[in-house]
Amino acid sequence: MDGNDVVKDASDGAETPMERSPEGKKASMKVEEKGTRGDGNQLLARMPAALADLMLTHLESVDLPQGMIIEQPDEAVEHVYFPTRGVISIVAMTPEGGARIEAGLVGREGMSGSMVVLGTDRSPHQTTVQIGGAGYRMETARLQEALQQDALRERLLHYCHALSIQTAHTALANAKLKLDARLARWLLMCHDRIEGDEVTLTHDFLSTMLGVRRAGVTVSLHILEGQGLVRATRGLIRILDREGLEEMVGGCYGVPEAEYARLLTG
Amino acid sequence: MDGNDVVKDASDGAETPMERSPEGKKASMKVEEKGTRGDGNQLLARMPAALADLMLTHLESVDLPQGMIIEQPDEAVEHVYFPTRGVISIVAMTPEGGARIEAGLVGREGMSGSMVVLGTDRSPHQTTVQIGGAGYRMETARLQEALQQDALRERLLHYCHALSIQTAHTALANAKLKLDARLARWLLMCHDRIEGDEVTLTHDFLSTMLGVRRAGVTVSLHILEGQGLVRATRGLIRILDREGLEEMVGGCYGVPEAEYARLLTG
DNA sequence: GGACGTTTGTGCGAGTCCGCACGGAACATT
DNA sequence: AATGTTCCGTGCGGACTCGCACAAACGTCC
Repeated sequence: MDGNDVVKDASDGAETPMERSPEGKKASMKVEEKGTRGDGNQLLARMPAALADLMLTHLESVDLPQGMIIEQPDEAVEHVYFPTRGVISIVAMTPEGGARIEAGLVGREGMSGSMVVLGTDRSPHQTTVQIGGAGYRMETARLQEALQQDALRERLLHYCHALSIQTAHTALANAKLKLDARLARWLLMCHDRIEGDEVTLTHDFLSTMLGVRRAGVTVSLHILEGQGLVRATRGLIRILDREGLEEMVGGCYGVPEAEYARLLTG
Repeated sequence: MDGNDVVKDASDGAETPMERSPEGKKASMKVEEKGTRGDGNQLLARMPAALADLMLTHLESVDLPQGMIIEQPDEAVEHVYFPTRGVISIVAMTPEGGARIEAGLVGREGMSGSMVVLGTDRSPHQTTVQIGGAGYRMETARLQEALQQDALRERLLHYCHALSIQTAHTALANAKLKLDARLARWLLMCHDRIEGDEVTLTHDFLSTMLGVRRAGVTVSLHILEGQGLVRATRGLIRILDREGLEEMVGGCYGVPEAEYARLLTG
């Protein structure tokens, strides 16, 4: 790999100030596309130069094809991934795999392998690439060494915190929201993590993430379409009206995003 | 407070080996009541003596009355709590508080204030005492200092990991289980954290935790009673058949408990 | 251009849970 | 003993989602 890429990523304009309107209005993680696309991983960006150097020694540029399995339940992870494009999905499941549900969504604002930051090399979750893209990866052992650096550890721990808030609000959404709203919430979270307004996923895939019937997703998408919030065609969903979606989700979107912004987009 | 209590707690037999039968069968966090009750907080116990000394300097014995609010959303926490009896509940909520749901359950196996371990002093969640008890508390700043100690930090980070798994599986349960089973799961998790087999809570309280109607809890409890799994009277639920409850929950109980055991009951 | 696999659209009966509402039972207070 | 409060049991119509099943649209590969 070319180390300079990383240096650039870590020092250049991966500025993605979370919009957070002053008076408690909904937060959005959506990257503002100012001129060029906001490239680079946001955890790696905004790091002290010394740290960036340390990291770049061990980072390796990789492709993240859709469907790739990044972590298997209860197996030691060999690498942690810092996406720059695409979306990764953390899936909680029963041991037999009978029930599965998405517990976390990770894009270029985050990383896979948070359990390494928390001091262990495995978890009962499965992690897969939901939307293909690319990023950097690092051997688990190298990260464990790098975590000796206080500044890095603090930043990644903050991310773990934000991720756990996200999971908690997924639990909240799963319990309290109708399917339409849950779908809207998922689309918003996904939209925050991609470039452009198009999500390339089938209803079937979505139904697994949300833990519902495929047909249910189809119907709910029609409802969103009926309100002019999205436009869905075969294997592709285009977000038309973010604010309309946020309104539909009510207070169940925005809290984890605001927490991320508070700690990691300072 | 009497420091010796802590030393004893940290060194005596708070041995609570998680039962985890070999061939992937369900794990249980239920403390084995060998002779005397297993007192003390399990995070504080099993610590190197030097660390226990460090901690005991700053720990203060406190009462945890039911209903006490330990943390408010987005407010700096002043103390973190290590229960020795009773159960604490971490509640995820919308900013306006319109929707609330339990995202984490903490007993003497854990602590409140996990966000401090993750490097921040506040979170958007609310934390309350669900079942009255007692424990120790420590000023946030003291914990922040103590976290410089690698051994302590590692142990508490492991706990944060286990807690996040618990939250993820709550999300799973909320999405996939019927009310009966969710109730059974909650009772199991609560049973793991109390002494004896009696939970003293009203249906109303339970309905908030599960995010459902109070009447729904009443009916579901009757179903559990009908199967001889519990016995409910005014304000009190007695667990009669743990294994029956586990069977009812299916694979949705046990994973977080096994992860806790793997990392913290070694 | 025909065959096949994937993806999406639609329908129907059944089960679950909700919101609302009321009656009764247990407990506390005076 | 009387009163008030909390807690529990029950009922009913409606909304939502499920499981199942089938048909249509689209894309791909020969």
